[in-house]
Amino acid sequence: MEIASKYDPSGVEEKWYAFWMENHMFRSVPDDREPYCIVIPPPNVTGVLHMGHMLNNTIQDILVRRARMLGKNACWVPGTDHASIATEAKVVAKLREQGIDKSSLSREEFLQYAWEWKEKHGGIILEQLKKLGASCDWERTCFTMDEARYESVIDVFIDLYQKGFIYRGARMINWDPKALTAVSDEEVIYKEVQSKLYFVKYRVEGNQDEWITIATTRPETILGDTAICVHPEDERYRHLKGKKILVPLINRPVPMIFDEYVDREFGTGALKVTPAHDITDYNLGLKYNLEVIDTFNPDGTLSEAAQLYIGENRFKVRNRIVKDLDAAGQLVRIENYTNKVGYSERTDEVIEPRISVQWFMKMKELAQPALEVVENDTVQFYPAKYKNMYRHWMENVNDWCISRQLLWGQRIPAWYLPDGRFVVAKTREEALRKAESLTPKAQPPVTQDELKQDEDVMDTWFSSWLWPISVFDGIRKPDNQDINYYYPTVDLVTAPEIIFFWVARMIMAGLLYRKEVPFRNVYFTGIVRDKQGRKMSKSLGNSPEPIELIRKYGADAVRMGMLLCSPAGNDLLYDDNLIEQGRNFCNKVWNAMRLVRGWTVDADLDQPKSGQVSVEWFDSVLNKALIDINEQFSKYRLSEALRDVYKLVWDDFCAWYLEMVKPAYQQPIDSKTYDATLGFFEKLIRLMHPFMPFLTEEIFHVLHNSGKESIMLASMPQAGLINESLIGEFQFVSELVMSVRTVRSGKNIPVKEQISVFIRSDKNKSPAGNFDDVIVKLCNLGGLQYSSDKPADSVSFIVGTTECFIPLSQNVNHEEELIKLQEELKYQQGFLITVMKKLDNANFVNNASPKVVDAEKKKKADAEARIDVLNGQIRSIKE
RNA sequence: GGGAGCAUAGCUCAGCCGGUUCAGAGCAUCUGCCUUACAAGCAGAGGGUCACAGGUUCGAAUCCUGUUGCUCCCA
Repeated sequence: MEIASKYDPSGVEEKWYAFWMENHMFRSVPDDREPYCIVIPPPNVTGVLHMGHMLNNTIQDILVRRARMLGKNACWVPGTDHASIATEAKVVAKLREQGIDKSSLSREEFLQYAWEWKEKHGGIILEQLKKLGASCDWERTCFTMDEARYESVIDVFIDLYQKGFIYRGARMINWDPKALTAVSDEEVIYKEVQSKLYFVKYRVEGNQDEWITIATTRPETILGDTAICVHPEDERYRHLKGKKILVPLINRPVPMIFDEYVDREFGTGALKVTPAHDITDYNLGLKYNLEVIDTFNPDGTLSEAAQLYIGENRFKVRNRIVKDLDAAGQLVRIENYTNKVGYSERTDEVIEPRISVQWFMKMKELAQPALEVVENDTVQFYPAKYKNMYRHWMENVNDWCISRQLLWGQRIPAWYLPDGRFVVAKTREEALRKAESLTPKAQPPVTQDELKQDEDVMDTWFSSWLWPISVFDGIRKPDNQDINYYYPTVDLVTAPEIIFFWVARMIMAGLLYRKEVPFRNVYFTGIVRDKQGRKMSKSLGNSPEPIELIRKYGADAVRMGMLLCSPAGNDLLYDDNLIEQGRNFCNKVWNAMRLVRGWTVDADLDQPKSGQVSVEWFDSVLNKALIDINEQFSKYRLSEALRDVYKLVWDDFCAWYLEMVKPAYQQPIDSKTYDATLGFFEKLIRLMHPFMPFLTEEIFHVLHNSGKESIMLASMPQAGLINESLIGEFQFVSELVMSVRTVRSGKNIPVKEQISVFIRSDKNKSPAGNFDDVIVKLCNLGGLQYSSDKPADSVSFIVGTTECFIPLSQNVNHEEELIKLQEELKYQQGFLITVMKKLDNANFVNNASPKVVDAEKKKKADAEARIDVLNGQIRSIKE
């Protein structure tokens, strides 16, 4: 049967994925093998597969497939997270399209819509991961809001509340006026923006002509000012001590306060203080017991407390108040100013600092042990540089705001009594019991119906931080078989962006609930960027559609392309070019298979010497590569491991080995060489399988003609003995072959035309006597001779320190040869001088290690030998 | 403002304890080839003061200090 000369992944990939699924080959259940487990960083139910997922999940699949082939019980647990803010926004938008207003729905009605939405869209990414070849145990698929995970989160909340880690408090929080919820510090993205610094003069009370000028970027908050602050040593304002200042437009008298916090150099050195709307102002307010006037509504419009512009958007008010201040003669000037403004990660709305009662989790106590396990490498980071970042965060950790003013998520299990007190309980019944046992007792006694559950839900990360435990139901059933077997998991593959959101907190949760870290190694992937280094994003439209790429090039090619240029932790600049390289490699392997499969075996044929030595040589090369590749994997240098595989397959196997053993056209091959070649091929595809699962499975079946077996359950080849001297000899051979090719190319001698090579040496002392037949074959020689003489009319070259000649039928250009030789001689002499400088230097000989000195001596000897040879050649030409 | 990291070929990077695996790889470029597995291929070639300035050393891309430029994290 004719096999196409171009590998076509379509069909192949679908076929084998279905095969793996039908035979439950991704399934893992506890047994007595060593477990190897990865939990997927749960993608968001609102998302579709993007390039970052492709990279991240390719890496996970490589690790999992390799572990499986190394005989471990490999389990990759898939799942999704509910992404409360993003999902709720999507659902609200969809309802709006249908003319339904969220506020017209009850909580239950809204949640029903949300679940419908999740059922319809929530599994998209997981389905797409199958196209990539992901070998997840799909029977274990979890969702952060399914029953087990939901209950785990509630249980943990109650437990941490009882242990005193969770508290309710009024604090300045980051308010997202679009999503109408608090967000954590980690969800605020600071962006540099061009804004304006407004200089506004405030009148000093009791004097029509005395003013103080402040500078602010947020004039719309002026109506909430409750003090003016200057530095206590600032001479300019010392006389204002004890005076009151009138807030413009509303003439509220506010005190002057003096605090070292103020930067005298900034603006006018006078700061307006708005405790309700700025975190540092809030702290000043606490310190000086200032009034707090919240002039904003939750949606970012001005509240009645502002007195003016009520109900108008904060940014519109900014423009209006500036005009009004100008009209009142109180706007001094406006300067351009660059500052950082916080935006909501989810909605991109400008965050409004706001005082609000929220649920918080104390972090200091949890951070300490979580830092320790990273410091002492119980958990290792790849690359290790992220340890610094982790330490810095852990040492300066703030309490975690865990409540969100949303409906989609785990509802906070706190119940309020009519008198304002609350209890934390799993059910209303339990809450009632707890309420009844409060002291002093509620008067009159509280009933179940009077208990009001907190309206808020928990931060999505409060689900995610339990993920490595909750996917095995280890919170609810801490002693179940799965959690005992799979936990701690081995590797985590994630983006450095969520090192605090997620990685740090998982470590905390693991130590808290399992007394054990959740994973041993964290592999941080880079960010996929476009060619110009820009982050890929929908708005820029610079991201290729992953599924389209897979359709066009094949999943194996995409996997290879993503990985090839992605050392751990380094960003990768995506270019179609990379995927093409992956595709070309697939094709190369495909064609190697076509070649080998096309051979006919003659069982009566003896193995030629060239075949025998080639097999021995490649066996050593392969074993050496296996060791190197293991080494790369052990350091999580997957990109380098793939590069080694690529080189081994393309250069050593295809370019050298196959050419060495390939029978002449339409000639049969001997069975020994053939069997060895098939054996190598099989080892190579096993080695490649984690990187390119589909192609290797296809070839595995072509080579075996077998039905039920799968390469993914085969074992990884193990390194055997290495014959270093053979590898050393081959070094000479390959250099010689390349030199001959260069001569052919330079002299325009066609490959088909046979030539002869003379090696100036005694046959017995040949640097690579075992390979004579190989040299003859690879160079298409009529003859290879060892001789102590130089043949007439020949070109010469040096391999190592050995002189070689090719006699030419055409006339040799002696001039040209001479120039070439003299240049080479000059170089060698120069080199010898640098070596001699070292060896003549007593300091060097005395101080450097003997190994280094010996190496220099060897260099000297080699250089001298080469110089001799060159001189000899030059002399013979001149004669 | 505080902290971390990076700077090596046109591009992306590798170069661990200072010494021929020391200036490397892949891609890109250029020149030949449709040679019977593969033009998604083969053979060959060019290309770098290792950011800058000092220092340590017999010896520095590698160690130290400073400068410049870029990136990331935190406030």
